[in-house]
Amino acid sequence: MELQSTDTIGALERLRAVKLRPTRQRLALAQLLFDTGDHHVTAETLYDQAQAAGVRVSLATVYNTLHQFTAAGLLREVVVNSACTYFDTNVTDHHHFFYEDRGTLADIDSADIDIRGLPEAPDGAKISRVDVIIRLT
Amino acid sequence: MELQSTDTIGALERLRAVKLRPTRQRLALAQLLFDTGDHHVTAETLYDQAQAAGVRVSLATVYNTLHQFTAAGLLREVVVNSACTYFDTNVTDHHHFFYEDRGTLADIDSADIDIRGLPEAPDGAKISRVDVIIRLT
DNA sequence: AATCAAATTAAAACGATTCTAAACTGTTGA
DNA sequence: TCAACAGTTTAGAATCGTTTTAATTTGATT
Repeated sequence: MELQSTDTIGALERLRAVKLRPTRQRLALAQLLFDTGDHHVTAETLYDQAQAAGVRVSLATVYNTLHQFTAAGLLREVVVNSACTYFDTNVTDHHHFFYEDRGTLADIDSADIDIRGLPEAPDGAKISRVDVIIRLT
Repeated sequence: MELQSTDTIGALERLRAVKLRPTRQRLALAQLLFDTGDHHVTAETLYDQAQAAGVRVSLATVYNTLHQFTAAGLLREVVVNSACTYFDTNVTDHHHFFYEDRGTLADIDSADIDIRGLPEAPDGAKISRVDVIIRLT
């Protein structure tokens, strides 16, 4: 058994764990993000979900919260086009399909892609992440 | 010997080959892009290079031209962040290092990365491209 | 309950990019 | 050669996702 599982902790515990004050807005957004299985959102889609769920929150707060959650390691940013920023509730090591026409993402487990002969980071640089994006049409 | 090598053709021939009218602006931008070895530009950096070279061209035309060249297969778009769009004069199959702090790119030859077990495209989808981005800090 | 830092917000600002519509320029055919 | 026209360029306005501002509200602490 692990010391602590993150699978079942609620929004409140999650916010406490990363030392973010559990405000009404953060709690509601955390529930929308983490109580529904892994998925991908943009600021706009999460804002719309919140509206639909009757949560009173501004778009600015959605942006703030997404960035705070990302900085805290609860979310991961996925860059697939310059039109908008995607956030992924799956923060494990994995890759992505990107459906270019629909603008949606699907996860690819890291174990399902075998990358060999990854070049060394040049000079003093350090690899912060390897992103594989398979673009689909 | 090949029927036609693209290594040494000039800007004029290049534009003719893709049926773009060889205007003063397109010729100048094509020279800046293709007469200097493979490299990466943004609309802003190319515009600045043009200014520095004494070429009179507007930023709007730089944007138009970059997109026309991309549609014609002379350039390839590289998505690494949402801040701005990069264009690559190397249109062969390859991948990228991205120096996050400097905002610069470096090519990685396709042969230098060995990807195995690439997942099939789901349902009716078709893979249009596989992008590997190694982020460096 | 009073206090105060932290959080939220509407609205303005921002920056990259795209659009508009007027002026200009290659190309074509007489 | 040059008139004519479609294609191109351009300044400036518009757009859109995102960030900032500054005032208000809220959560935690006493």
